[in-house]
Amino acid sequence: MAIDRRKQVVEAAAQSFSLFGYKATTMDQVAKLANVGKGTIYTFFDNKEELFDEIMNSLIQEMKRVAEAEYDPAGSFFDNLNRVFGRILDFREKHQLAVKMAHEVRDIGTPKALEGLNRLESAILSYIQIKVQAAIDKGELKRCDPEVTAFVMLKLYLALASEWQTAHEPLEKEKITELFQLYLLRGLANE
Amino acid sequence: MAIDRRKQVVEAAAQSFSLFGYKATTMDQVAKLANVGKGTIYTFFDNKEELFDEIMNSLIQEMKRVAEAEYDPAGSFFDNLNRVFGRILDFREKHQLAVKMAHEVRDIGTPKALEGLNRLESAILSYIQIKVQAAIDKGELKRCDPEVTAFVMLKLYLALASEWQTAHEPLEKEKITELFQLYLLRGLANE
DNA sequence: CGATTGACCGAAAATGAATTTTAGTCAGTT
DNA sequence: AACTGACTAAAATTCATTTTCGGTCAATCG
Repeated sequence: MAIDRRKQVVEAAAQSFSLFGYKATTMDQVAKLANVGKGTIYTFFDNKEELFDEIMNSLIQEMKRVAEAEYDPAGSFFDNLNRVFGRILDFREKHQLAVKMAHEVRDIGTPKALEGLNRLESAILSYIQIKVQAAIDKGELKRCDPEVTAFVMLKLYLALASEWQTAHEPLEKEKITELFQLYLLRGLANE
Repeated sequence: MAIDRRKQVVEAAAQSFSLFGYKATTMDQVAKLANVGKGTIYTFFDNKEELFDEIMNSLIQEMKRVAEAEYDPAGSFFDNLNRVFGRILDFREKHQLAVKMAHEVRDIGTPKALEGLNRLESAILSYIQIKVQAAIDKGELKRCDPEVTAFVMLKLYLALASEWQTAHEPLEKEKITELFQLYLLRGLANE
């Protein structure tokens, strides 16, 4: 059987982007890692950006699968939301590529790495938005703009799960779930 | 009457920091603007950082006064919160120094400018925290950690009032008030 | 004599020319 | 026809030189 050079290239590139980031990954390096002439890469991808986009897309797809696996159509919206959010955050923290991109943006502000993370965030947002819409239709949630609501949910989750840590002890996962429930679901007003 | 050289220095510095930012403000420039020898500045302030800190402190004080002026002890927590938040955001947007610091952090990441903005945010947070505690004591709000709650309120407000704009049409002030009320006060759950 | 000044200093930053690295090409090899 | 890697133009990096800037202090002023 003929060896699949495209796959070799994609795997080598994924490894290198995860390990060294966007900027520090060179096409020569990818070619060497993939045991392939550099020209071969350019028969599959027009340029470095397209190669990176393909790899970002797989990451997003994988994340969707991970989230979807956690989703229980019979369960309540907030149960699902909490489990799926937990999964997504774990995933983001664990997945080398996502971690590396975040560091690269913070440290040297590579525009392409920023764009990649934005694509990731957009994908998460539209995923949540669909689930919010479904919950509204089922009558589990009050009527509201699903886009703004998804946005607020993500921001709140990120605020509690990551921004809070920059100046305080991290909140435990159960604590986050509880706060999320209090603030967004039940509301703060007495009576 | 003897001219108040300290005041001259502080005013010149405030103007220069607001106009050019922290990094681009030189002590020679401040001296010239203040019509004062450079050495004179150093009789009042040990170094550039302390001069900047004094000016940041005035900004924070001024902001507190502005907020407090809007606060009505007889009114409800959320009415006050919305009015005060509106004021604070207006203030932040309008006040040249705050605007310039934010740009400087974004564009060149001047550490001292970042620290200044963080001080501003801390001041806002502790202000809100006090009001939250008061509202809990009055029974207007459910029991909750006032620190986390203040943090969540600020993040939610910033998300709606500024982050949303980066990818969408800005939300009108009344819309923001309404969303804030829906998400945090009443909650999203149906029954 | 105390308040004020600006020439001066070392450290840090800006500059830019020389050097190296890198994305992308294409003539040649398999 | 598929693949390669030496090659090129452009971009990034290096580094020696110059400039700028925060801070000092002996001289000056009122």
